[in-house]
Amino acid sequence: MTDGLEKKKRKSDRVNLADVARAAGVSKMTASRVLNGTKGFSPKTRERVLEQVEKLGYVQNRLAAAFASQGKSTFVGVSIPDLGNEVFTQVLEGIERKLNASGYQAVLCVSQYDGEATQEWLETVLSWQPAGLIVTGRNHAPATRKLLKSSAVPVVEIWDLNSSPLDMSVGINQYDAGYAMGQYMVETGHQRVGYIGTHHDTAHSATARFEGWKAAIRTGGATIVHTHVVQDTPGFYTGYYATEQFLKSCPEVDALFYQNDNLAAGGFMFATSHGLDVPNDIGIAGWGDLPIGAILPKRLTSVHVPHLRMGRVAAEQLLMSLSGEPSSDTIDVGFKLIPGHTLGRRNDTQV
Amino acid sequence: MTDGLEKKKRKSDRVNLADVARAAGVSKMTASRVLNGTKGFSPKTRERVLEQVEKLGYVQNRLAAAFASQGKSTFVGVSIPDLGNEVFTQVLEGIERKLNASGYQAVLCVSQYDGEATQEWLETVLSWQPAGLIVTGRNHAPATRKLLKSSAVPVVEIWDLNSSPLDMSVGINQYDAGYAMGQYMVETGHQRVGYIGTHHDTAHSATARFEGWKAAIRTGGATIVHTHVVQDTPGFYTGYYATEQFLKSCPEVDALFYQNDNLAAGGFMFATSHGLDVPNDIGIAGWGDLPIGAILPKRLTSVHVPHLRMGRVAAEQLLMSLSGEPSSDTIDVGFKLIPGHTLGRRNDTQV
DNA sequence: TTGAAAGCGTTACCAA
DNA sequence: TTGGTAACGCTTTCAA
Repeated sequence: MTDGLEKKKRKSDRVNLADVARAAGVSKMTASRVLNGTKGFSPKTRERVLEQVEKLGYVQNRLAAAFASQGKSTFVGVSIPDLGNEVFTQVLEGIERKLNASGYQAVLCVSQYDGEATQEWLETVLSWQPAGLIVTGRNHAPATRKLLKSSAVPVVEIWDLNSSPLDMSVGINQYDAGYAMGQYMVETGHQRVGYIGTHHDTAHSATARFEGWKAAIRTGGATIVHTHVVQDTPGFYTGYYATEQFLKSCPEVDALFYQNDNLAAGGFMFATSHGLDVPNDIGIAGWGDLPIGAILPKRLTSVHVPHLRMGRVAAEQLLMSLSGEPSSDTIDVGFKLIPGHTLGRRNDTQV
Repeated sequence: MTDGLEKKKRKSDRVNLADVARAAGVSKMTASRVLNGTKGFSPKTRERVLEQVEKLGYVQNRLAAAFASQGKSTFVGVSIPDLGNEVFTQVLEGIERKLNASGYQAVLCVSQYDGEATQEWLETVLSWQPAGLIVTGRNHAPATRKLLKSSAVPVVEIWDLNSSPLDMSVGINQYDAGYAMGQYMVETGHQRVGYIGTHHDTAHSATARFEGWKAAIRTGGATIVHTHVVQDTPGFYTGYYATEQFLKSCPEVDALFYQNDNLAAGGFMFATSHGLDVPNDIGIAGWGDLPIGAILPKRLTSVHVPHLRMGRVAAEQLLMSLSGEPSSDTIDVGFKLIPGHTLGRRNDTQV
């Protein structure tokens, strides 16, 4: 019984597999099999090994285990743009729940829309041999795209559905969803509409949605009187003051479409606190069906996007891919227009 | 030049250090030194190596590196209770920014207040040799406490300041903060006050705050007419319907203290949409100085807690501890009462 | 400044 | 059902 079990001076004084094996009078391999539940040991052997594990307080070194088995870690890199934006925290929650329930851990990157920071994070995470990656958006910097493509791990792109994804894509068709809202605004008789969003929005993930909306407005024969994009976070107060600015320069607008419900709520509060009636004086439409919509005096017109589900499905697809099950390239989780009461039917067309 | 660089069939087809070294015509060690910035190579050598790294698209296997050097990973386990609660996402954002900027990565656990799930996550994360841990709260399950104590890595407990922390603690004195709000409610003449929160609240991290508030109310001679704790998330609509329920059973209440601003905003919207004047008919006080406070018709009475800063400081303390710098055991990031306009001064005491 | 050899703790592989 | 041996990709160590 050599097996390299002879006692040597070790640098680490942590109990290792060899210690356990020696104490149990078996080889390292046998001990390893017992610990991993792999077949190939007698009940008596098993008992002896486990006894020593308990006695010596052995804890597996997964760094070594993963390394030896050419394996991956149980880490999944998850990149989202912003934690201050409810839609992304909802997606993240969906992802995290599923991963944790399956023994995987989310390694977070909050990109703040900074491509360079994302790239750095990605390089580091990849160097730790993650089990997979979930990234927000489909527009990656060239270097990032290259890295994602050449990585040997499954990658799920979320948010805007990518019909030809790097690997897998889970999301909704943002263009169609934007189009649906644009169409609804035209159908309800609005002629002079406007858009309020933040710079992150138009520059990134919501571009397609915005384009879809514009196309619908144009097709419907209405006019986009102004597009107001501010350099700020897409939160309540931003919607408040952006609406003030918008109405100052374009008081003729009859309906506003906001990047999300929180901005829209800010707009709603500005309008009502300044003597405007919603929707008779001005229509307001949001996006995302966020919690705030439930407590406004009138149900907010919006588009429901199943963010939590999007995250969960993304994680599920990743896990399926890891376990070798066939997984779809793209999954559309769908959206649903919520008519609400902040975008009234107008018959008073501009004669 | 053997150095084990002879081409062999490898299981993995990933480019490794030996490939780079061979291509650059140097030994693995020289390549390793260049990549790690360790002294001991000529500029020319450095250039040749880096050229090949670029050309071959080499990505270091840090699993192997950490393993070989008996080292730790760059992962920091971060545990928070809930992503649907803005206060925690703000803290998380502070943590994440600081960690990422310093080359560390946050490994997320959203505990949902589930001690068992947290324990499992902790065991897994620890087996991956993390650089450190940041956990929310100071009340841990016995097994968790034991694991945290026996782990060889630095641990920061955040949220409620722990005067005798496991290792380090960053937060505010929740009792004092709750007391301050209670005192303010009494000072402004309220006599029949109530509390609205969620079960997570009173059972966990906010217990001390709640206790402090109660003590101040009692000391001030006012009456707590009712404490309404619902089984729901601390969001807008929860505040809305919980207020409805509260007022139905206790219409005599003259001021309500909510677990957070989002609940308070829901309460505000319920009250105003049902003919009540805030603060003359009923006073409303929230917690956290959350974004919603900025767009309500009246500035919400609240307590500002520097959540983002709390997260940043927690990460900073951890990093300092890692680099061997002396770091404080406990850091109080402080709070500030925001008087606002939803809790008016009352002189109409109950005759 | 450079390189060869010896591990690090575990699992894969094959032989008994 | 077992065990020995050879990796895994890197760093440490020591020699040149």
